[in-house]
Amino acid sequence: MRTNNKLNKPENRSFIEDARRAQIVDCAIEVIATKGFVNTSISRIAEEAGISKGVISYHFLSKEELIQQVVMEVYQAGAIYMDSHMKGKVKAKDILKAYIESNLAFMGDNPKKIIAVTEILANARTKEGKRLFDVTANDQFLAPIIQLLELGQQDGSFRALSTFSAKVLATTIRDTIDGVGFQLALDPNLDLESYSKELKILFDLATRKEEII
Amino acid sequence: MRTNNKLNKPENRSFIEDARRAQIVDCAIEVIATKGFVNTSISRIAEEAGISKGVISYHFLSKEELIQQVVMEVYQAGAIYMDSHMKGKVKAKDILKAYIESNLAFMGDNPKKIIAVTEILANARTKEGKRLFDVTANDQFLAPIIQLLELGQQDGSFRALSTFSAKVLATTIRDTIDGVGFQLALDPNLDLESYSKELKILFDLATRKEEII
Amino acid sequence: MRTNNKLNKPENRSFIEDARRAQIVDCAIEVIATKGFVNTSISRIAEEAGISKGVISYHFLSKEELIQQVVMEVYQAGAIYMDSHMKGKVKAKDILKAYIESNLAFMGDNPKKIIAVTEILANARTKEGKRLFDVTANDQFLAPIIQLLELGQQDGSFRALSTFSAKVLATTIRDTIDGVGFQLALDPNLDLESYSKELKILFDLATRKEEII
Amino acid sequence: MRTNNKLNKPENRSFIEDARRAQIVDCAIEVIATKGFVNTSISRIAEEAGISKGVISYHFLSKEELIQQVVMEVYQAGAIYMDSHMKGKVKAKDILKAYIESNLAFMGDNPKKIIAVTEILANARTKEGKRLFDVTANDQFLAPIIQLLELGQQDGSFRALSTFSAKVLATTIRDTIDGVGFQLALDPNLDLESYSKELKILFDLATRKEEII
DNA sequence: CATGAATGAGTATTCATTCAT
DNA sequence: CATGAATGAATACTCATTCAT
Repeated sequence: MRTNNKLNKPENRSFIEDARRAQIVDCAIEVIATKGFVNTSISRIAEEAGISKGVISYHFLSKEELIQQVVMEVYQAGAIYMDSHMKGKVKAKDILKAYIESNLAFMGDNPKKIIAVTEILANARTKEGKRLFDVTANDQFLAPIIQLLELGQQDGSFRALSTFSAKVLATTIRDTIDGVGFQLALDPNLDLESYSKELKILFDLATRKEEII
Repeated sequence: MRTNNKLNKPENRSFIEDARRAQIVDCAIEVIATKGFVNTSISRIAEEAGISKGVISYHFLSKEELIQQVVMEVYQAGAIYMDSHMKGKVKAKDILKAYIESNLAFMGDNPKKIIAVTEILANARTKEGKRLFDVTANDQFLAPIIQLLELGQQDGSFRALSTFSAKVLATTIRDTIDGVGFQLALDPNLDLESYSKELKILFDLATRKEEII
Repeated sequence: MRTNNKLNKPENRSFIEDARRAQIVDCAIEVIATKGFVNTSISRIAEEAGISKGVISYHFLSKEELIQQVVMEVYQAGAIYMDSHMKGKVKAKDILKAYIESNLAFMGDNPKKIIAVTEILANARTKEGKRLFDVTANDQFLAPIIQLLELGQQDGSFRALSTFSAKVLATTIRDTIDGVGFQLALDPNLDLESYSKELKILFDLATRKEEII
Repeated sequence: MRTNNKLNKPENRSFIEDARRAQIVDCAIEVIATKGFVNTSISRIAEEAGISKGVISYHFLSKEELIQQVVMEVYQAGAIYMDSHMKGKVKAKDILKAYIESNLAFMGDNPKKIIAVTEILANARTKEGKRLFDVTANDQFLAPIIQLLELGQQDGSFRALSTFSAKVLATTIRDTIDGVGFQLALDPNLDLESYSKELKILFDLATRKEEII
């Protein structure tokens, strides 16, 4: 059963419904990555998918829900990818390297997803002007890095860091990686592998113990 | 004096014309910073300025030109501010610190300008989807930092860096600072002074000579 | 059994078919009474009924037919109710009182039905703008009252009335009662009993013989 | 000056603005009266006026504001017309006759206005289902009639009435007149003059003193 | 110089209906 | 019988731009 006011919950979705939603999300990513968030309309996404606008309204409550779905799917995919690469590492130093490496690798494998999400984060707002996604302020993304920095101080991998310094460093790590995302948006041929190597060195230096002087 | 379909070149602008353009640019900054680029329309800017929409169309060839003007003015103001702070420094280490320090200080003094430009860079596109501003890829912003890193290698302030590493490091420095801009957009009460201090330490470590090991 | 593009005639409807139609009509009444005719869509009715939109299209030729069914069912129910109250009365004066009394009593017992029909009569139109129901002009509703007024003149209950006057008076009686329906739509707690008493007095006065002067 | 968020207040409207608003209101009345409220869209009104849809959005904040304007203008015109006819009458009996007479005369002179407002009152709702206009419950329209009934009891024109009875009678008078509006909507050739005569007799009887028995 | 007025293409969303399964 | 899926037209509203005055 489907009405205009209620969409099925994920667990109740039919196979066809799942497939359509996935298709629409994919097309949304394509359009956003290619034309930019500002130029992305329901009708352009429908055009890309070769379906009528109504289909999108039928499967998603609103444009906002579709956009949120895009972000969620990309984040989930990224998290799964990165987790599988960090799993098994024990020392904070190694985990940090795996974190940077796998994040950039995921970017290299899914450039359009990255570009689309970058566009959305930067642009999506309510009509009143409030941001739809507050990633930077969102501890959800900073917390694991901060934990990692704490672990490194315990296991002797990293230099001592005040709580504030740790937060700044964590933020810097995320901003730097997100910055690569922006660059990727501008230059799809970006040499991500070399970037990966350089960033690992950079943050290795930035976390080294003081006594190394 | 005005010809049809054409705006006067900067050198031919009357005093009134200049004043109006400045007023409109200021109001555009206010609206973009407050409501976001996506929610900024000519009419909202006109409302903010207390003038009719026609005035804006009269003084600017298009919305695009107005947006470009906003970015240019903020960049110029920032450059002047930062130059005045870096002037007199000799050693690369000190210049880098002044660079970071003055950039964040400018952000603290002009949060709305920063937020507006951040919004524009992230969002502004032509109708075909091409970005209006390619800042990251734009060597204009990276070049001075790269030069600084070269100077540091010559004057013995910094560790040795390959050309590529220097570019990555320069990019990281810019991305990190730009990231602070994003955070500022999300949290206007951001403690920029502490951020300034932390970033100076961070990039001091990241540029230190290897023999420090 | 169903042929394409055609619904079974009433006499050929299966038990299930009848039950479904009744359920849908009831839900339509609920939605129209609650949200107003303008806000009533097939999908909202389906939602109320807990069924899919398709079911409604399956059981009713069109939205129009469903709406007509709602009106018919309420009218029939009202007529049965009123007839049972007027039965046995002999004098026109008493029948008129029973008419007014039972009509308002039916309203009090079935407020949602009354509100729904009121909404429909006021709103329902074809796409070309033609009214679906022409109640006021419809002699079907005026005829029995006019007959009653004639009876009253014969049995000496009522004052003499020209044909035209009788029609106006009949119309006034109906409009007044329908007006109560409107008020009921606006205030569900309307004191219908008192209204009933007042209206009986009012039309008693309005029908009294001239010699009363 | 005009922006999207703000319309000029009545006192600041230019001549052209006033003319356009009047034209649009007239066309709205025409369309609503002809096609029904349900079938009245901004685009149909624009079509009727021979202008683009944008013009309507430019001159009215929303469809709702336009609709309210229609109601207000018709009410004002009606009130002015009726007041001029009741002015000079002293006895309640005469005022009541003038009230009924002038109201129906106004209807006869402005059938489309009456039909349009009737349509609007019956149909206009918010998206949540709340009525935009609550005329019946609105004492604004009942109060003058109730005052008139009080005056009649004082000056000896009318029979004694309890407060409640007076309200019911006032409501009946309004509903009956509004009912004529409905009939007019259904039959534009309605003999309003005869109706006027009949209603005056009817409510004369309904207000006569009891001792007349 | 500045404005009010108008345009027309564009936006997201709603809806009655159709139809294969 | 019933459903989920899809359609395409319609809805109100927004916007950058143009232009006569």
